Amino acid sequence: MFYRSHVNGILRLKDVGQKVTLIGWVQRKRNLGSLMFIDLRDRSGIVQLMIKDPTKVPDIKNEFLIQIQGIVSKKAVANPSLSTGEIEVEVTTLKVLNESDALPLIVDDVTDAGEDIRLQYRYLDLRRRPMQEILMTRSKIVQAFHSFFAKHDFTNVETPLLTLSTPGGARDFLVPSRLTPGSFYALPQSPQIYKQLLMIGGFERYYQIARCFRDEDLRADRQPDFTQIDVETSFLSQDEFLSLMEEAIRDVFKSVKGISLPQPFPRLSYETAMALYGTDKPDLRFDLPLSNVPNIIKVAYEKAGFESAHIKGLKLANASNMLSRKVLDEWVTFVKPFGIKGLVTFKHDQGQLQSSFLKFVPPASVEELTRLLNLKPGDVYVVASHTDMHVLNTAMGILRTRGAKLLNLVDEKKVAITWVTDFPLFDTNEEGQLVAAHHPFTRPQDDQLSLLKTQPKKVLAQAYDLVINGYEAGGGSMRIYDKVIQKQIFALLGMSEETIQKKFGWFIQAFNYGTPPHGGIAFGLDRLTMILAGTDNIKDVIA
RNA sequence: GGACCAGUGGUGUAGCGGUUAACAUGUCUCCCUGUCACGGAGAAGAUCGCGGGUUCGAUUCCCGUCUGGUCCGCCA
Repeated sequence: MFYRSHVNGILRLKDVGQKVTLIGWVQRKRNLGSLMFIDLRDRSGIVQLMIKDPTKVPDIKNEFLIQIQGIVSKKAVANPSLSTGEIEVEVTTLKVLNESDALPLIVDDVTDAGEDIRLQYRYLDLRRRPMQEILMTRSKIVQAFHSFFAKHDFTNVETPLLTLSTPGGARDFLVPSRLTPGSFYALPQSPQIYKQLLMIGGFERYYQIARCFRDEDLRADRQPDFTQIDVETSFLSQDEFLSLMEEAIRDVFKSVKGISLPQPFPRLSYETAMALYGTDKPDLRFDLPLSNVPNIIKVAYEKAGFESAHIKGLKLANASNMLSRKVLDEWVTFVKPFGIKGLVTFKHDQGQLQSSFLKFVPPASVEELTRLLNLKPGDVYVVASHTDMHVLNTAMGILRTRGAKLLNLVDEKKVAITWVTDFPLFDTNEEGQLVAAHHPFTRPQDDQLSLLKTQPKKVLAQAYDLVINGYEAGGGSMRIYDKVIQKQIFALLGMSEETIQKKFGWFIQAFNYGTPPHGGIAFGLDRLTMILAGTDNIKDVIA
């Protein structure tokens, strides 16, 4: 059967007079009595059909699949919102190929349905242009990565999905084994160990579009089943590797959306990121840094009997109109779960500093405080404190984001990209035991090896995250390839020789056979797609 | 594991002690020759998520429960 001569979206003025056969879904019909228009949609776009005598064609409803023959003709008045808007197709014959029931959602650029209905009828949701564009964007991203890796001599290798559980990290998804009842395969949280084995196996440059599984709760930007662009190389220093990966990301943004990213990407140390933005994945589309408070405030906190171990401030310029009592109450409620007892606010209003907290500040110091805070009329300074620096940072970091949204400081068109580097090698858990901040195979920075024995908490790692618009879009590290250092790390992590052998023995053994220096990264394909498609919901970028 | 929010015609919302349960959109019927979110007239369509309680009376208040969402924990 002959289905069509053209796709709908490519017809233009130059085609006027052509006889065409088209196929598509009825997006909308406008029946004017003895004249009817139909918007006919296929993947390529929409073209308007014109039917001179609607009584001569079968009954048509939305989302019917129809095939028509007709003549392309010029429209008297063009529709500029349509790429085919200068022409229409005058229908000579019309055939219904398949009917549709009444629809549970509007199939159009903007739909009326909520998320659960869209997911229940995903096939209808996917007919909508924004959804098609998102998945095409995702496909283009993957293609851009493939061509970058091909150009740079990477080998695409597939690693197992039914694997041995490796300790640490997220909860594993488990698959029962048929041949060994009572035993289970784990689905990989990432191909981490496999890609390191590939380096030991001499591949030098590996990548994979890798499906990963983590049995943890969802978030708006987190799905238990997700895709990583997984990369590992040998014989590259961290700087060499990062600049190669920058090139990949620049290629992707350029070829997918025509966006030029800076060269090189800015870098921010973990320490600076935490101090200025309270998070290791700051949204840098706006600045709005956190600040240390003047000592006068610290003294006043002590006087007021407030927690004063760690205090931070956030200056919101021109915010007094937006920061109503109600919004501030919301903020107070919001920081409560973090253990922050209240927010102290200072406003500059009617020529002077105003705050209910000023009663704890000696009158003689008010003027100095006013000068130190340097608030202009309308500015607001929000202060909070906590015993734990990290908790305070987290809460203030989130308030920073809220403040930026409230004050409309976020430029949605901007792409703010940065490497966050110099992560600590270790965290400390509740029992005071050192735990790997990234994973136990992360290489310490070369000049800090001696600190491992004396002050391990201070040791920085050759680890890095790629942060785009406040999303962790990728993360990785250089790996340890020296088995003496590896043993030292395991010991610091409190693992006995026996535990090491039991948990990683088969992997560690590979390090006895000429392991090359190596390291890698994994980019989150879903998050990259979210950023490039401009959505904040991960479900939008997954079919 | 915890907190919060939401479940009302097909869809999206309003109503929050007594309503003929409202509006928009969709659906159906009729009219319409230049629409492009076509327009006009009319109609149908809802045991207000489920169970219990309070009350003379519950969609509305309370308790429980289920479902969905957001966040905290968690995500080396």
